[in-house]
Amino acid sequence: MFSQTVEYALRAVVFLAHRSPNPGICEDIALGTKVPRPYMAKVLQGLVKAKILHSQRGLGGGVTLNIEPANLTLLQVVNAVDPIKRITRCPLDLASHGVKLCPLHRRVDSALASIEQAFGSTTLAEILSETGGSIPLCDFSPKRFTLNQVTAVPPERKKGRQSFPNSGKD
Amino acid sequence: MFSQTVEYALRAVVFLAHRSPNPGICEDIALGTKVPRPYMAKVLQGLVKAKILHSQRGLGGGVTLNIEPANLTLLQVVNAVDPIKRITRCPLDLASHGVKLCPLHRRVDSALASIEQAFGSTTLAEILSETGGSIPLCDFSPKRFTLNQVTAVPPERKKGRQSFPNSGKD
DNA sequence: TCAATATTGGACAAGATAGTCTTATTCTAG
DNA sequence: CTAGAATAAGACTATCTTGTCCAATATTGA
Repeated sequence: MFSQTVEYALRAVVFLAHRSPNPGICEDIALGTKVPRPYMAKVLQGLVKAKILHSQRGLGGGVTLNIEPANLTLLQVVNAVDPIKRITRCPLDLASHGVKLCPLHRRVDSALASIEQAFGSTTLAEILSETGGSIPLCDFSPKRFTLNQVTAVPPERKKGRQSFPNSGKD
Repeated sequence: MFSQTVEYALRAVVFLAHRSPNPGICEDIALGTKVPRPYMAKVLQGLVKAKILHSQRGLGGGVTLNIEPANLTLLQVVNAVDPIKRITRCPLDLASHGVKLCPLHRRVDSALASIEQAFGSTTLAEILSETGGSIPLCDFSPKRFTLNQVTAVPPERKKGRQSFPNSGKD
């Protein structure tokens, strides 16, 4: 029903939110979410293009959330990689139906609306706070913090990308 | 979001329900629902295999609903051609999650549940009765009744497939 | 400036879905 | 029994999604 890309994007965003505002590198994210690395890179690119994430190249770089978890809904993530297309016109292009949907497509669109509702009403922050004993995705230890550094917080970025430039929708 | 196959299957079933209990031939259904004929044939086959429809070969044959419109929900049709797969186990197979879903997948599954709810609560009969001025799909005139016969009801089938053998779910 | 790190982007392969076509098979009518 | 009508079934093509790989580019730190 939902594409792999959507599933992977959601995992990545939750993973990132969990470490927010620390950046995550593709390899860690892929490992932590059990997604093939090369494919995760592609999914991440899509999220960067949609302004959900911010990417920083070079040493010490990685991707970070571009929106505060409290202001980022699952729907925004879903729409960024695989938009939910509501039905606004008769798919059969019947003149007699005009802009009014027939009973069938009214129901289909209503199902679509309920998905929007379900995803739109949940923020990343809620997901994080709701860990009933189990961390959202996994308890895997990322490469950077175990192998390279032991500090919980990485050294301050020079360019100061530590805060969230966008506080809400784009 | 929903596959073409699902969309086409729903159109076909509504089309058939609208003429129920008269049989419809593939060509008419394809024309009336604006679906490529050969592909409609394949979709119809799937619905027959799922016992939603009954097919009758030979002269005067065609496909008919196998379930009364009042007892047939959109969900049954959707599940017949492209089943909604609810999430019952952690897709990452994390031991720490066990059978309990993490907050993310709880939400995704809940979105899936809302689709089931939306489609499961509507019967074909409701769709038909809800024609607010516009016939569910179209006002196309089928080949059989315009070219071959003018009678509203086709001649009785010898084998007597006029009634609905299954009154509800399979 | 040099080297290491990490994203970017494009080419490429495999698999699933969508759509087409042709040949059987089944049934009715005469 | 035969001819015609209609579905059944399978092979086949095309397109989209998923997944892989590699070279190019950007950034940091020394």
